[in-house]
Amino acid sequence: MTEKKNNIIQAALKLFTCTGFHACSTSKVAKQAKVSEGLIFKHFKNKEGLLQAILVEGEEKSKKLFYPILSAETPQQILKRTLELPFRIKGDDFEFWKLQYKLKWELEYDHSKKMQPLMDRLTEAFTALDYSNPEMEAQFLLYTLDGIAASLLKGALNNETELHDYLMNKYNV
Amino acid sequence: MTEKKNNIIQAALKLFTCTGFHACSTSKVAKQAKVSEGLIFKHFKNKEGLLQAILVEGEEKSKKLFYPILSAETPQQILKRTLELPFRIKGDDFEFWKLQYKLKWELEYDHSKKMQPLMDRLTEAFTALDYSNPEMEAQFLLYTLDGIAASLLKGALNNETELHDYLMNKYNV
DNA sequence: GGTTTTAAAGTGAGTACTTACTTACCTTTT
DNA sequence: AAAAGGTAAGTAAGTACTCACTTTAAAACC
Repeated sequence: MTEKKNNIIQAALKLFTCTGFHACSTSKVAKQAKVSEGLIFKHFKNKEGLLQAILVEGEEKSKKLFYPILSAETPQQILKRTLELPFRIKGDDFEFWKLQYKLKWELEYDHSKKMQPLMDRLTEAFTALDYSNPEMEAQFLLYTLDGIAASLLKGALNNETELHDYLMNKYNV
Repeated sequence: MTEKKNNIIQAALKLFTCTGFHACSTSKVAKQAKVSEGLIFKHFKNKEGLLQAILVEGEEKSKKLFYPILSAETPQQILKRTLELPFRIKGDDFEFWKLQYKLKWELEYDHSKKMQPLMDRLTEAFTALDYSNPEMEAQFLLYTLDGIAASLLKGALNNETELHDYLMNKYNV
């Protein structure tokens, strides 16, 4: 990975995130990255390829975020770490996850597959904790966290820690 | 409202919803509506104006959806009708609400103001029902419903009624 | 009631500009 | 010397929007 190639990815991540994929032209990405526009197409073939490169880079971030849950050893741990999920997004990752949510709507991306392992572990935890309907309980919690993450990424959440505490209290962890 | 003007609005609602605002050109809207492209600008001044016209038309749909909650007379009624919220979206309204969610991300629209009256009534209900933290409880529920609505509008929800029943059971209504 | 006036509805070809992408060419690294 | 990195100047198609013009239809006048 050359410096300029990386510049392109960072510039695109920033601009796609703040203006959207379709509303951001390759010429603007090139300008922001301080490279010639042609270089984008040399490295990524086309605009879609540039987006895919960003998404592939983000896979690691995805794994980094989910790993604590997938590797948890007790139901309490699974639950606790799941409740932390939206609040662990910060810094560089913030932009990436915001882009994910934008793409979900702009390009109708589906990441239910990505969430399935999480769903499974949560169901497992709720089963162990004797909840009467573990599957629904897991689905319900993931929707809630999705709503919270959406609000957080849009910058509309002003009581993060209070909400997190409330959640932990609600689920007794 | 002439027939052709209405055609434009309907075509734009459809196309903006399925392809997004920026990815859909005025020429495509004109073609879909079977009018000349110029007519769009005669009626709505510019593309943004056309979007606003759709949104203004949608205000009624917004009121129609929220009214049962705002006019509820008991805390149980408030709660019950709030839990119904995502499941009352259907038919023509479906497209409109999907557009709302798309715009929320594509153009960074904020509809927290629109939700405030709902938040207030929910808080009121949870207070009357002796929940220990009514404000947080209301915020929490709205995030959950937001997550559910998002999934529903993306067509990713395959157990609507089951989820609705589960919710009603959880909140004892 | 029929004729003229007026304003809105509607068209289609054009505008300047932007878009994603290509090509020919130069430079650096291996 | 070969391959990859990088650039500047293109290209054709598309973009939002305008302009000069015609059609429609209802109001205003005699």
